[in-house]
Amino acid sequence: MEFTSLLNTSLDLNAKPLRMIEDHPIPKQEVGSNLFELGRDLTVNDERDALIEELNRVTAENKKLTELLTVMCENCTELRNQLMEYTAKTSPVDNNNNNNTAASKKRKAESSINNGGNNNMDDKNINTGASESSSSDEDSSKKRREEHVKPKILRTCVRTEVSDTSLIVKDGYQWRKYGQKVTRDNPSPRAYFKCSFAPTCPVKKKVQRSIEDQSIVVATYEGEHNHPQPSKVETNSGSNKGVALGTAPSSNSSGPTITLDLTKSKPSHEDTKRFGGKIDAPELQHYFVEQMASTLTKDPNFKAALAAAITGNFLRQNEKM
DNA sequence: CGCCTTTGACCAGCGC
DNA sequence: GCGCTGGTCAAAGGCG
Repeated sequence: MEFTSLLNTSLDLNAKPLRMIEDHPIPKQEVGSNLFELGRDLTVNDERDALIEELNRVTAENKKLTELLTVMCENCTELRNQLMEYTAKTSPVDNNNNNNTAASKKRKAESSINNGGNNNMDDKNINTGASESSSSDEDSSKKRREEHVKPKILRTCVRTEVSDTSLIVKDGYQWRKYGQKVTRDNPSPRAYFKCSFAPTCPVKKKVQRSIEDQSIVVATYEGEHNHPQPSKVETNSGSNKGVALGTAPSSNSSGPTITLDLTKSKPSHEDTKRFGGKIDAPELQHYFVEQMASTLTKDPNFKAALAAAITGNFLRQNEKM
């Protein structure tokens, strides 16, 4: 995990201003001006005191920020563990559902995905399952085989600029676009991607703008990568101006459709349901705090912005002096 | 030259 | 059987 480097980044924030002080202890104009020497001793002392005071203040601030980041990292780790536990728990349930709906067709699965990842088993699915169980052995065994290799599905939401039509979601993996379609329920085209890092990698990705909010791109991952992530910390660059707020599919992803919509700050209905429908539930609030912490600690832009803000503060303070 | 994107064609599932 | 729809294929062209 990259948290150590993350912490190092923030811990170094004081180094630059200190070096600046060492490198330029006295402004150039003051050198060689004997007239100011006497009076300057006082001002230099004042400046030094002020600088020391400021340094102490900023050091304390930096310490606070470091502590905050440490807490965020811990929360991130905890969230990951919880996600792994959750997926591990739900995997057998999913398998049962797959058995029950062994005959559920491709299209059905897709429709359930489009319904926000609800795993509700409606009567229709049950009925089709029953009818298909009476089909020929060859067909049923074939379908059972297909169900066994049924890819695991993970949905993520990414906020991008509306003007950005690239539909590219940088998640650290390499993708090859193999198709694009305009679907009936959404005027925005849906792009189809395959993982191109490993030829045998079965993972596919569908990317489409949300019909409700054009600034949100929904990426649906199917399957598991059979190779390590080529670039763990890949920043959003080039044509992609979006900030990946969701989670990329990891090799640990498993179970039913998991939707992590981090583009919103308020809990969704689905999320509140997960915690017994109580929006005030401490578990739910803890869950969202962890999600936000995870998002921030994972976002290199956040780190850069934090460093820039603190550095900028130092520079402003120096200019005043 | 190899990789990628684009895009029209094709295939399969599903409803009527 | 037919039409609609989503998913995939593959040829063509662009780009580094």
